[in-house]
Amino acid sequence: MSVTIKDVAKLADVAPSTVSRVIANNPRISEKTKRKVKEAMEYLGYHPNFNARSLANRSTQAIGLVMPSSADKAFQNPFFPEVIRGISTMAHEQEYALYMSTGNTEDEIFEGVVRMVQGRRVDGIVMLYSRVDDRIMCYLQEQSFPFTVIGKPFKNADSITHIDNDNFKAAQEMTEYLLSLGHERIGFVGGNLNLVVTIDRLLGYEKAIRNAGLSYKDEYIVHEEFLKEGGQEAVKELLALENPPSALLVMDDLMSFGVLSTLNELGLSVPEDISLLSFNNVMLSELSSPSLTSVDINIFQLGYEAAKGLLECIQSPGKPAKRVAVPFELIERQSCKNVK
Amino acid sequence: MSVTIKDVAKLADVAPSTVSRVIANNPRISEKTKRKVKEAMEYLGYHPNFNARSLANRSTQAIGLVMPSSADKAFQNPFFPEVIRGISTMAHEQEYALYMSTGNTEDEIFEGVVRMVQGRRVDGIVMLYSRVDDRIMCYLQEQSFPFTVIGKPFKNADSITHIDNDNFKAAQEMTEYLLSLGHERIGFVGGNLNLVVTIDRLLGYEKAIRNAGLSYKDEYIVHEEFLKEGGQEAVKELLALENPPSALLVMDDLMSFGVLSTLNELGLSVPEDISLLSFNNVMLSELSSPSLTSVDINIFQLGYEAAKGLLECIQSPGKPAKRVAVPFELIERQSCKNVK
DNA sequence: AACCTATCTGTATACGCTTTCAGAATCCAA
DNA sequence: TTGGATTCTGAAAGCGTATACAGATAGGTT
Repeated sequence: MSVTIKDVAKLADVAPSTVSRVIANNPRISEKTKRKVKEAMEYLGYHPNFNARSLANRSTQAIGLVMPSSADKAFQNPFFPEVIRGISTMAHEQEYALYMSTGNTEDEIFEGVVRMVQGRRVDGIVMLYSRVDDRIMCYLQEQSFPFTVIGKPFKNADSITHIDNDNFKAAQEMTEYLLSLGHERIGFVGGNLNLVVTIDRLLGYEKAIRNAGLSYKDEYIVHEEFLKEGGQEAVKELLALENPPSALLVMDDLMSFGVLSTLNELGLSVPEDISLLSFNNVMLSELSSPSLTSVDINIFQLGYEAAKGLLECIQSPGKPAKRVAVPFELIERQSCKNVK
Repeated sequence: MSVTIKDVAKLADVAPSTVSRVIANNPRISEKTKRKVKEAMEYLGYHPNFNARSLANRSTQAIGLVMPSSADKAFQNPFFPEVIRGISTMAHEQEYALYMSTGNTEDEIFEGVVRMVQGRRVDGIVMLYSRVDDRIMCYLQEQSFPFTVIGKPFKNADSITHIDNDNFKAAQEMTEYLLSLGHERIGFVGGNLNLVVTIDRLLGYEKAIRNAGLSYKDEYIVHEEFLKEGGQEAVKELLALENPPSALLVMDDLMSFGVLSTLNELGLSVPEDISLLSFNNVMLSELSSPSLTSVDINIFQLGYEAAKGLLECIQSPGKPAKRVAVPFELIERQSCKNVK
């Protein structure tokens, strides 16, 4: 079939083990032999078989990606491509490849992960989300399989290497920003409440509201899916209030797009009638009209650091877990108005 | 270390080969033994080692994805997540996993592909783009490695299974649509000219223009990258003409967003001053204001069919190459105006 | 010349699974 | 009871690589 180490060995007139050592660049092989073997490899067009190598080696040079369970929906959010780009960049630096298993239901995803882990298809896993009581995360911990999380683990955060923004602080600061613009009725448009990021930000929001001496009103809090439809629903609920908010803190730019177009339909304009501040700063947020004031959470870097952390876990298993906080930054555009 | 086939064999009091046959669901094994073995597997929490299996089997149950060489940029285009979602859906149906190798430069990508192929990391490859004289495509053909292409191969199209829209026809029809609205000065905002899709559409556009008895003007043709910046550049060039177009046929919604925001800045409005018709119908195209009239090219299905075709290639190597044409559909929204 | 190091290379086995081939067990007809 | 067909199972040889261990070679010392 294809060229093996033995063919190379024969041609170079050495033993297979020698060839293997040349591949591994083992210092015990003389330069002369190395050259000879390399020539033979070149001549035959030899390429090592990864499966054989993995088997002997117990390592695959691949890392697995776990997407949130509604993989199809989520993939539409530019957050994921961008975070994957970050992961992929780091992975590539160390010659790791990416492996994705997919599925539509919760169970399928879980099964996919089990196969990745038990089948030794990957050396470690990056979880692209963090939510309350996640089965997959529990499983990985039980197996003590190397993994890192993007977002804060709901429990055992100390013993799991994770990468996130300080979402509590971010939400608090952003709420304070809106307060500083004179808004006192600030709505919170959150995503799925099972996601830790939603919880953290809600707490930050609450903190800021209370610090300002305002009362925290449940009716100003709305939770929807992270997509544009979510944004649309949210607006309807909030505007139906007798005293509707003058500003919204929205968890995702995509939801903001939904909010924006719904407001448009209702004949309300941003920021004149209502201000919008959202998170993620995806590429398109500067192109909408009005352009969105948004928190740049450095998605690329989240991915990059997550992969980096994972590779550390893999390469030095002893190391204690750590947390990396990726900085965030408010990008002011046109969707917030000073009402003072 | 972990549980192997031997452990299961020992517990079930059979030979390893029997266990292997149970896994493969070989009909030559009696139901009784199967049950016994399955219980043992269950009890021990056995999972087959994929590397060992691949090695013995010469198959990996994984398919590789090749992104265009500027992987980082391209990933930002919603086209890719969506096409990957399609691929992933099909792959999952047949229990295949996805494998991505990445790189920043042309050479890195190529090296990645070689490693995937020679290292037997994947059973086949889906090329997510098609362009003129592509090194990777040539390589795959030389190696007669199973692969399919999304888009039309520049050469040897007959011998390569590929999935695309009929882009020539699509562009022709869309140009005719604009003509039917009364536009006679139609600009063509194309993407990278190395991409076959750009060429096909340009030809379709030209055909429609000539059929209508209009003259084909070079100055109405602009080529930019497929991103928003591209859109911005394009507008500036076209509006500088002494007789600027009244309608633009834009190759990608993302470019249209760029066009839209640039026009905004220049104080021109769509569709009053200029009409916009673009391709892809990405999720956000209905949310912009005005919402975009766009050609839905069924990105998901492109991916789905590409994966399906690939799996056929893999599973029955003899089969002749085929072409699948995915239908397209014009989605009329607000960005085109009837000027008759 | 004999011996010892230091350096390099080869032999053999393991990694976990699949598969060929042969052999054992079972069953039924003669 | 024997023979032959049929069904099921096991032993063993790969798949292509890594590595422990032993062996060979070269170089230097006494």
